[in-house]
Amino acid sequence: MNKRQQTRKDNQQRILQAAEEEFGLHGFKGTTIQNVADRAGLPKANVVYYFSNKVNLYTAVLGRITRSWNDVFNRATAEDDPAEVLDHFIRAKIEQSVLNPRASRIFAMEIIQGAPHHKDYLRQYLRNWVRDRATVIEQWIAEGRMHPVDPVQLIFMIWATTQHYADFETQVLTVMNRGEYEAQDIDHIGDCVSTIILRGCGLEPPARSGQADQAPARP
Amino acid sequence: MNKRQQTRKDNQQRILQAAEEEFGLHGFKGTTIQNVADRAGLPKANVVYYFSNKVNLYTAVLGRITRSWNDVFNRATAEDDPAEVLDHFIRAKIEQSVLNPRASRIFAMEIIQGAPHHKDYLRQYLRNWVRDRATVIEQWIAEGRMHPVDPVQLIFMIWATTQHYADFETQVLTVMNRGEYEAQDIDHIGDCVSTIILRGCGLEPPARSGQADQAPARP
DNA sequence: GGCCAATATAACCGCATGGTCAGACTTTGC
DNA sequence: GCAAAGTCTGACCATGCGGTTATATTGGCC
Repeated sequence: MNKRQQTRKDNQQRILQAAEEEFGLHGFKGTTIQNVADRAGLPKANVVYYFSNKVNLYTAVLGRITRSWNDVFNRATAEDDPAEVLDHFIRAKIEQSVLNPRASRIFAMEIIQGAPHHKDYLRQYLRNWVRDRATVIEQWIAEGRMHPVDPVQLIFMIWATTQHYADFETQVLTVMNRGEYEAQDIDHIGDCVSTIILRGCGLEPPARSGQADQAPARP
Repeated sequence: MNKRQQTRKDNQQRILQAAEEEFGLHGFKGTTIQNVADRAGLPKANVVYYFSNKVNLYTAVLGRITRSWNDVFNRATAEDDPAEVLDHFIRAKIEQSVLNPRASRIFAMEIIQGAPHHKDYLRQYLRNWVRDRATVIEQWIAEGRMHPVDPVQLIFMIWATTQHYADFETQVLTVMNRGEYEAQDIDHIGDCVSTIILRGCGLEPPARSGQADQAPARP
């Protein structure tokens, strides 16, 4: 590869990374190009050189985030076992939330504000994604493999509960009087959420190594 | 009452109302004192006269919001029926979310940012509230009236799912291809969420007038 | 009525911000 | 080697912001 193309790619990547951190920390309005530039170790004008303006940089960050989501549930078909699929989906999303809450928070702030820069994603991509996934769930229900529930609300519920641990991290940790999440938390939270939702859908939670229905994780 | 005291109270109230709307629309950083003043129909300097500065105004709004929350679950004791209590709590929160999403959104943005202006509320009030409510749930479990679940995570789950309809209103409506919530949505969503969570806790949902397990609300 | 405190508001200030620009420097293709 | 294209950056600008101040107006109270 060209040296030009190389540094171009490198710098853009560094800027995007820095921007994601800043936007995640301070939101769109609260983030300044200068902050991003400082974090990326570049002069401000250079950031503008690559991304023209703030909105453009922001939408680039937003796009990078949403492009890599919901993968887990994507491959599931009506032939798969609903309990397995949902359990796996829930746990994957919780792991994402705990390990990289920043991405979830940026997205959350965008939606709370009314998705001023990302409406197309909702209208075009996400709506169809939900409908598509809903048909799979409907098939499971039609075959009597799970209780009848509104599939769309079920998806909302899974999103809400799992992303809560990222978006409301401060509240969760403060209420639990913890400094930060630990590895075991991923399992414990996954157990709790998965158990309730699956049971709520009339599904038996798949067998797991440790059982953790009741005990809250206390280090 | 004094005419002075009266106008004072009136103006403060008008400013708070306007501020809540602006903060709900644009967040803390995105809201300007000028916007608030315009919406309240007062000159900017007058807003500053009453609230000294922007942070002060913001925390006043925040305080007004949180002070009026979680009432429903407050009065429940271990003697009550868990299914009734949880069902009622879930439905009340969903109704709040649908009817006044703004308050929820302001609070959500504050927490997502790490609660920079409202940490005390989390540490002092909310943590104890959760612990207190958790003991009630634990008693229900000890008496075998519901499945063993981590009470704290259950509370998080109820918060997350119910507030989702306020905070992510845009996403929910867009995915469902609706313009705005309608009265019947409150019931339908309430049915779905309550059913799954209660069943997930091993509880039988209390009898309701209409049954709406499956059918998605389509106008 | 007359004095004082409370209320109201226009004009102003300093500062940070998004974005521009001219020009220096570097790489590429020939 | 050299010109063209691409990259980099300090200096600059206009704007909008939070907050102050000086001054005018109003209402309470004797």
